[in-house]
Amino acid sequence: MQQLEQIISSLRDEGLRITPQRIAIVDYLLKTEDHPSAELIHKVVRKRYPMVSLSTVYKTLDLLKEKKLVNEIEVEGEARFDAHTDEHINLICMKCGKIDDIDEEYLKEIQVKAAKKSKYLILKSNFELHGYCNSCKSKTKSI
Amino acid sequence: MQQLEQIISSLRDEGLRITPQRIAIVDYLLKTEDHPSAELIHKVVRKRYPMVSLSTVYKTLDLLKEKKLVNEIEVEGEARFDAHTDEHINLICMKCGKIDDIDEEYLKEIQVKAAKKSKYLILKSNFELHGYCNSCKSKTKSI
DNA sequence: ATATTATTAGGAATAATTCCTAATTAAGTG
DNA sequence: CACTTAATTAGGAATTATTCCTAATAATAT
Repeated sequence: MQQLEQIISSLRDEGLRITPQRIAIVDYLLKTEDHPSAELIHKVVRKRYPMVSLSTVYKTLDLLKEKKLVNEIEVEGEARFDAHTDEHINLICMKCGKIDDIDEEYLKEIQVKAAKKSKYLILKSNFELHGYCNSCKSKTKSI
Repeated sequence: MQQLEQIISSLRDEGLRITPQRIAIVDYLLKTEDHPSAELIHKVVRKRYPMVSLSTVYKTLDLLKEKKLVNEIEVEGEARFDAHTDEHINLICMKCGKIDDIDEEYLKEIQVKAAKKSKYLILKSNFELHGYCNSCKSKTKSI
């Protein structure tokens, strides 16, 4: 897990400017367990910095993705973001839309094996399992 | 790998109508190694059935997804489709956009383990590795 | 303090997908 | 085979997440 200060100084080291908008976005992503959409990030960040625009949120997310400081997955035509960037499994609830992370050490090995076999140069991985979370699953049963 | 006849009769058994549009779309998906987008499917199918509309392609794909006869993955804001529906890894080239499949037997085990740990009911999985394919990789090097 | 230049706000433009409806047609029935 | 009816389709309009554009703003170096 990254710290806000680390990320900020790594951005500064690359000659990028540290703006309140960027700080607020990174701060929120580090603190939340959610995998928020751009719009949700915008809504949340706006509470403290009302002038932040949605286009700035998108631009900042692009920047953070490029620097590998956040991870993006697409769920039902919408991008969802996460500061948890090491290999893991994303569990996606098809009912309530929540996303949980699970670590699985064998993923790295699978990736290396697939890279060798396919001769691809792998730059990013994304392991998704879609279904119903524990709470939505039981709600269904009781109907 | 499914056969066209199997799929058609399974659709018919559910009371669905067998139309030339549906046959053409399923037939193409079964024959191709590509992971075509809806638009590409439309273009290809149109050559033989010029009257097929894009909205019918989308509707048919929805139907086939629901019946678990095709798999969908989203790449750069665009859905890509594949008749290869058992667990596998999708290798996605970030340069040319091609997608290769690789089998990996341990995926099933990982999925079961994650389901147990998370208490999710898993309905669908999607394992993606993004990077450069062998050919795009070497092109980059030579620049 | 000032100059420079990256960044931002805000809205317009884009593009994949979904939605809508009248026309068509697959398939069951006598 | 002709007829019925309800599913399916074509075509285009509507939707929506994201990208693009540009003048205004503000972070940073000097």
